[in-house]
Amino acid sequence: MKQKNVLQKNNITMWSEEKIDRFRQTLLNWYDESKRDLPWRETTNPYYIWVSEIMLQQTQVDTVIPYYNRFIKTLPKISDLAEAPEETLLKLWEGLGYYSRVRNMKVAAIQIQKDFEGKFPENHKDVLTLKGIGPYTAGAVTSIAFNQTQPAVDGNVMRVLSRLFEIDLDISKVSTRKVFEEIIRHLIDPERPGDFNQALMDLGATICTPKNYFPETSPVKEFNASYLNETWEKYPVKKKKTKVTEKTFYTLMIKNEKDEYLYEKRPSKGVLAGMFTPIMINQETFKEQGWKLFNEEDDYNSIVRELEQYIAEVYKLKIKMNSQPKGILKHVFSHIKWEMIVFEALALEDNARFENLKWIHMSQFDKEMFPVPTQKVNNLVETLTLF
DNA sequence: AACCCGTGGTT
DNA sequence: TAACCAAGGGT
Repeated sequence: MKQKNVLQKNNITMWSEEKIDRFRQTLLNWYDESKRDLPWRETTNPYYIWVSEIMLQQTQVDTVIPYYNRFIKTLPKISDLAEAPEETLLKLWEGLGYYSRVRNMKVAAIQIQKDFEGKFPENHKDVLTLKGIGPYTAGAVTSIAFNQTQPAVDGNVMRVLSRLFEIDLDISKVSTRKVFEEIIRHLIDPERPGDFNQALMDLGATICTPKNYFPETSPVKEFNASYLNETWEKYPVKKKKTKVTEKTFYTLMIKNEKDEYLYEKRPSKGVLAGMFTPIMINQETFKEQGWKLFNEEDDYNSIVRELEQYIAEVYKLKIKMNSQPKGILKHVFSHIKWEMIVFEALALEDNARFENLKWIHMSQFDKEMFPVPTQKVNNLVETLTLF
C-alpha cells in the first residue's frame, strides 16, 4: 500500500515547480513594492521580532505599534524583560488584552537566560520550548530573524491559501493548520523565507481580506483557483462561534475618608487573572446564596440594603451605598459579556484588611495597571459627586 | 478537541 | 445591534 501524504489525503494538488517559482517571484515583487512600513521590519533582532509577534497575536497592527515601540524602548534587552517586575510588564501591556501573553514572555525570558545563555535560540525545536511560543510564532521568528524555511501559518495565511487552492477545511480547527504548513513547505522561497511568510500575511491583511475582498486586484490572481473558478466567496470555511454568555454584577466603588477607592485583586486563574476591579458581586451567585428578597425594576432600595449587609458580612466592612446606581456599564470580552451596575458607596470605617483588597487614590490611577472594565468604572466615578 | 483568554474596529 | 474579525497559545 502506498502511503498518502497530507496533501493527497485532502485532495490538494501541488503546483509544478515552474508555477511555484513564478508564484514566489510575483508575490515577493509585490511585497517589495507594497509592503507596509512597520517598526519591527527595521530590525532582525530576534528579541524584537519575538515581542512584535506576541503582541500581534489576535491583535491588529495599528493597535500594536505604540505598545511595541514603548516596550522595546523600556526593555531593550532580553535580560531587562527577565528581570522586570510583573507590575512593570502589566503596565506596559495595559489595554492590549490577553495578559497571560506578557506573563509568559517573562517566563520565556528567564528560560532563555537559564537554558540558552541569554541568547534567543535559533533552533526551531528550542524556540518551541519557550512559554507562549507556539507553531505560528516559532515559525515567524525563525523565518524572519534567522532566515529559516519554516512555515508561519496564521489566520491570514490560511485565508489566502484556502482561496488559492479552494480548500474547504474548517480553519477554526487546530488540526487544519498542519495541512497549510505542508503547502507552505512546498511554496516557501528558500532564499527569502521570512519575506515570503510576511508577504502572504500582508496580502491577507491588505487585499485578500475576509470582507471587501476584490480578487481581481490581487497580484497573484492568476494563481488563485477560487478566482478563476469564481468560487472565492466560499472560502475560507470557518465554523461559527458559540454565543457569548452574559453576566451581571453589582459593582461597588467604595470610597474612604482619604478619598481612596477600594479594589479587589481577582483570582490567579480565569478572566482578568490577578488584576484589580472594584468589588463585583455576581447577580446570579448573589441570588443563589439566598439574598433574594429584592425585586428588580426601578426600586433598588432593598437591593442596596442587602448589598450593604453582604459587604459587612463577607468583607467585614461597614459601608453606606447611594440608593441609586450611578450608571450601568457594559464590557464585551471574546466569550463573555459583562454588565456592571455601578453603585457609589462610602466606607464608614476603614477596616477592610484582606490581602486581596487595595485602597487607591484617584491621583494614582495612571500609575496603576487597570484592565479596561475597571477603567470604565473609574471614568464613570470620576465624573460624579459623591453624596 | 473544545474551551478559555481582552480589546478595539467594522459591518 | 449582534456578529465577526485581528501576525494564537495554553490547558
